Amino acid sequence: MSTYYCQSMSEKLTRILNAATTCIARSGVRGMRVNDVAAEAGVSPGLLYYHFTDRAGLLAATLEHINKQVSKDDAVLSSLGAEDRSRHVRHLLLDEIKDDADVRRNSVAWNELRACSIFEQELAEPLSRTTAEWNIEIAHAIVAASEGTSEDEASVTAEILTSLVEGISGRWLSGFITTDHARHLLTTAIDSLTTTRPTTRQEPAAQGRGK
Amino acid sequence: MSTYYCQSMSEKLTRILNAATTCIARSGVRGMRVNDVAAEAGVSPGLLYYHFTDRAGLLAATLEHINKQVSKDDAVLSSLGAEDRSRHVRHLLLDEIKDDADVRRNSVAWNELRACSIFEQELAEPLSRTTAEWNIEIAHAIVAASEGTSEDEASVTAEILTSLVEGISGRWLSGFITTDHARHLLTTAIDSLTTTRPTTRQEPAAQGRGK
DNA sequence: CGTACTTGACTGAAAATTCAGTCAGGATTA
DNA sequence: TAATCCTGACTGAATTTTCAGTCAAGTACG
Repeated sequence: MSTYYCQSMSEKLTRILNAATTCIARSGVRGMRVNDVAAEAGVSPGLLYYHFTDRAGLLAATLEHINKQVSKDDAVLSSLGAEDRSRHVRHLLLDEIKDDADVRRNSVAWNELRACSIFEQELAEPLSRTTAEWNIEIAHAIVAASEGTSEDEASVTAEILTSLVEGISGRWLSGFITTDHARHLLTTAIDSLTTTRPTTRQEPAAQGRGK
Repeated sequence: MSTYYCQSMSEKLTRILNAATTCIARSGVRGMRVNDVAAEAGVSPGLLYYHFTDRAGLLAATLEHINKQVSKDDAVLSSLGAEDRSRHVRHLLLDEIKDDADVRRNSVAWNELRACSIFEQELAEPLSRTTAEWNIEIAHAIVAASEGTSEDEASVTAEILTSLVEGISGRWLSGFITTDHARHLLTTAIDSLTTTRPTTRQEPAAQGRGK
C-alpha cells in the first residue's frame, strides 16, 4: 500500500533488501537464490529485476545495505569520562559478538562477504573501505583511552583487534565456540594488547619496540 | 598400471583430490564445478561419481584431504634451544602467511571451508577437530617457550593467536593487506601476547593496569 | 488514459547426475 | 599354454535439475 516511490525507499524495497540479507545469512552469498529472496520478501521474482537490474545489482544493493547497518553503530565517543573511555574500546568490539539475532545475522552476512571477496574482487572494494573505517574508529577509541599511545601504535593495535574479532567470529558463527567463550577470548586479548603497549617497564630487558 | 586398490590410494584418487583442492582454492567451495575438477584431474566426470557418490561426497573427501595437508605440518619441537623455542611459536604461526603458492592455496581452501561450515554443519565437525589440534600444538609451543605460563593461560593465548591468524589471513587473501603487513601485525600481536602476562605470577605490584 | 508498480509462468543455459558400454588384466578351466 | 570368463576402473554422451533472467498481462493510483 501507498506509493512514495521517489521518497526515501518504498516499503517493498526495504523488505527485499532485508530479505536478501536474511537469505545471505541463511545460506551465503553464493547460496542466495533470487527466488528465495522474493519469497522471503513476499513479492514476485520479477519485481527484483524491475528494481535491481539483475542478481549482481541486488547483491550490490544488499551489500551497501548491510554496510549501512554495520556502520550505523558508530557511537558517540565524546562526553565520556576517563573510566568510560577505557571501556569504550571493549564495548565497541564486544558488541560484534553477542546473542542477538540482528547482530548474528549481520555478522554472518559480513563474514560471507569477506569470504566471497577473495574470489570476486568487485566485492572487495566497498568491504575494504568499511573495514578501514572500522579500524580508524577503533584506533581513535584507543588513543582516547590511553594517552601514552601514538597514532601509529593505536592503528596497528586496532588492526590486530578488528582482525581478531573477525577470526573469533568465524569460530563463533560456525558453532565451534560459545558466545561466552568468544567474548572471553576477545576480552583477554583486548586487555593484553591495550595495556603497557610501549616501553612501559614490565620486563626489564625488553626489546626496544618503541620504534 | 597395476592394481593396488587396497593399498594407500590409487594415483587417480589423489589426482582428483588435489584437483578438487585446486578448484576450491580457485573459485571457492560453491564455485567448484564437478566437471572442472574432472578436467583438472584429467579424468572423466563419471569417475568422480564412481569413487565418491555425489558432489557432497567429493567435497567431504576433499575436506579431509585438505585437513591432512594442513595438519601434517606438525613440527618436531624437541631438541630446540631456549632461544629457538621462543622463536618456534612465531614460526609456527607466521608460516601460515607467506608468498608461497602452496601455502596460499591451502590457506584459501581452509578459509573457504571455515566460511562454508557456518552453513553446512557436516563440514564443521572435522574442521573443529583440526582447529583444536592446531590450538593444542600452539599451546604446547607457548608453554615450552616460557616456563612461567600455565597450561590454561597458554591455551587461551593459543586460541587468540590462531583466531588472529585466520582473521588476518582473510584480509591478506582478499588482497586488502600485503603479505608483509599481515606478518607485521601477527608478529606484533605474538610479541605482545606471549611476553609474561601480569595476571598470574605475582610480579611485585606490577599491575599498573587500568581497571 | 497513463504511469508506476507488480505478477508468476515461462525460457534457456549451465550444472549435476546417470548409465550403457569399453577395456585391461586377473582368475579359472582344460 | 591358451581359451574363456569376470571384475571393476573408467568413459563421455544423454538426461535431469536448478536457476537467473524475461515477458505478456495485470492492478492501483493520479
